[in-house]
Amino acid sequence: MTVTLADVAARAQVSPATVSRVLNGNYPVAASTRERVLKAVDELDYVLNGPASALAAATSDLVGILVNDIADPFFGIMASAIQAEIGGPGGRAGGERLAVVCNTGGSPERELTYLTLLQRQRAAAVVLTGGAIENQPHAAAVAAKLRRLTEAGTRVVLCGRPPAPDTGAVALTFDNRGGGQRLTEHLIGLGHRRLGYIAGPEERTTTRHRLEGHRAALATAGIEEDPRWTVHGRYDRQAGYEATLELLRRDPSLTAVVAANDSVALGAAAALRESGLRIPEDVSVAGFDDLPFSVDAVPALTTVRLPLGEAGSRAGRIAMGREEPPPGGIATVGGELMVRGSSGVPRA
Amino acid sequence: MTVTLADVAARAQVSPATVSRVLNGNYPVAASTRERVLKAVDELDYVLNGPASALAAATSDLVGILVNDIADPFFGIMASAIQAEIGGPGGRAGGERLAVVCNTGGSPERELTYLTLLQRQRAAAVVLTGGAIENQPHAAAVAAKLRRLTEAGTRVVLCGRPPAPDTGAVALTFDNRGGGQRLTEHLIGLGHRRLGYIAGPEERTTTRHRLEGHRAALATAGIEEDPRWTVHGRYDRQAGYEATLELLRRDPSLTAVVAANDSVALGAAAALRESGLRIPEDVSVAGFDDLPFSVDAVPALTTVRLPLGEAGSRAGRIAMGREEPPPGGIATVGGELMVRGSSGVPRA
DNA sequence: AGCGTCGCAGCAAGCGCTTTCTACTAGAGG
DNA sequence: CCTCTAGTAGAAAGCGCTTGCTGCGACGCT
Repeated sequence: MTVTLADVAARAQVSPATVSRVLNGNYPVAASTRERVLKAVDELDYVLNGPASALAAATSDLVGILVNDIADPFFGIMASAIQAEIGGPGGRAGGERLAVVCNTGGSPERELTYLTLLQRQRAAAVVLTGGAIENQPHAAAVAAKLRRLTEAGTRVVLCGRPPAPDTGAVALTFDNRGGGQRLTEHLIGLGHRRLGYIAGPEERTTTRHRLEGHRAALATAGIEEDPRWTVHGRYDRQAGYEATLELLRRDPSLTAVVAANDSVALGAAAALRESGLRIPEDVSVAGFDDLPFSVDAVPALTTVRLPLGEAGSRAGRIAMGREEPPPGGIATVGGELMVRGSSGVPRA
Repeated sequence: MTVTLADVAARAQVSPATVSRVLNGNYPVAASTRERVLKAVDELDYVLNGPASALAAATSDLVGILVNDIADPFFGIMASAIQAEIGGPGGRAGGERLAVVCNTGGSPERELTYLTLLQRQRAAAVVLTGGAIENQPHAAAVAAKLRRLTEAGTRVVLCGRPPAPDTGAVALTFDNRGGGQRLTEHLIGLGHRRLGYIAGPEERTTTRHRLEGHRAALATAGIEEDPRWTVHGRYDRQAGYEATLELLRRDPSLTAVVAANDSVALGAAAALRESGLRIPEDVSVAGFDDLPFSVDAVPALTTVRLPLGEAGSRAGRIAMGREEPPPGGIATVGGELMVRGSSGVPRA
């Protein structure tokens, strides 16, 4: 039915071993023989059986990329950069690897299951992107899995995620805390004293770190935070919209709203606008990440730019063993404050 | 070194065959035996060897999703919906499939290579999203690949892509032509007579169909199109920005700019704004797709909503064999005109 | 009591490929 | 002229799993 190596061998009048060697190109084969084999491959439309070769060679060319939400450009941009480095097709010649992105949807179980699936496929490398979940049993389970993976020779890289000690995983962590702090400092510098904060889901490290940065800035400035000023929600536009209405209800005197990320900020801006408030004259708005659309918001969004693409590329290279991991296996990637039109001096 | 089925069998005092059957659950095994096996699996931390079982069973649980640009929410939303249906982990119980998304970056070669890679992995199904490339040799090569895949039992679904006749692939096609036509009809209805059009890359079917719809509307209204009114570019914000400046240079009297998609429209809006033109008082702007951020543009974007999520879900179900393919293997999915603030009556 | 059945477990034959080891052919060197 | 050594090709042993078929008690039926 399907064409196998043996068929090609028969047609080229060589042994299966030789065909395999021509295809893998890691053993000397006379040029004339090679030609003959390649011709047969072509004529028969032969396609290597992946599982079979993975089994025999005890390695596979799969590289997994885990993302929390594939519909969110934050992850899309990183995944794109990672994949570009992995090669996949189109990367550098030779080792054609199948870079696949797996969407966990933010669910701990799916994250774990995907890791098992990748382990099952004997993936060559795995890159986990985005914040981790701070749930003790789950975190431990993930750590155990990662350890098992690295022990089995799978390279594991965390991109934009906190380090996982003793797992052998390399971490490229975003400085969410520092970025959050600088952002709020900027707002405080403009004169704001009553700042609402729309945080992400409680259990994510990203949420916590950004919020900690925000609070550190408040503390440094001697501003006492009102618990009513913080609302948690998902990392999307809708959540930002609702949270902002809630903040306004709780304290209409707020002069600034800091959002967990740009999508949330967009929702916040919409809510403010509909409430008849001008940005930034009445209320300043700030986001985080600096996604491509943020500069197109009106007014353009003040935010913290995270080098998503660069971090992804680096993570990809490390996963492929083409770049040395940072010393200690941990590197922190900083964010850059982007001051734009959505933040201004508060009304007197 | 690594734990194998045989190790588990030894520990559970049964034959490897029995372990396999417990794990696959498709053959009667006495409850007590099953328990014993499961216990052994757990104690040894056994993980099935994917390649080996794929080889032996001659099937795999991989499902490939091809996208043009993973960083673009247009594809992210579809991929997310598809993946949710595929199951992957977290889907309905049972057949845990590894849904993987492959980013072609719009490159024909990568598209082909990914298809080969998936073929090599003996993927259970493949879903191709987004417009196809209208390049004769390439299109033929893709068609041949698809035919080969369907013949090998891989289910192939095209989502938001034109049908591929005689390949056995099921197609869920977006009505780009009709949507484009209704959109332009709307603008003409408002009184516009000089409309700029920012098209996508020339060689994509999506580009051509949307443009055809636009032209059909013009023709119906008896408006003769000026060749200067059309500019081609990529499907991103930057392209929209640049194309708009070019359009303005060519004909400053345009009263509307129709963009190939929402991202392009955002760039267009930015360019208009920077050129001192008000939207929609001076120039109306329209997009296509209705991505989540479009409603947050200021003014909100008039566009054509494509049911990305619904189409993706359906494609996913068909790929999994959980829904009947449409009669003839072809279905057209319509778009809905969303009239919002960015389009208005032209200045007198 | 004898026989057909049924339920469950094991045997063993691969699945299609990689890779070690062996074999052979030429030149090169002595 | 013979031995050595490159350089190439082949034979064959698996890689770890699935599955058709066989085997064997236990049960129910006549």
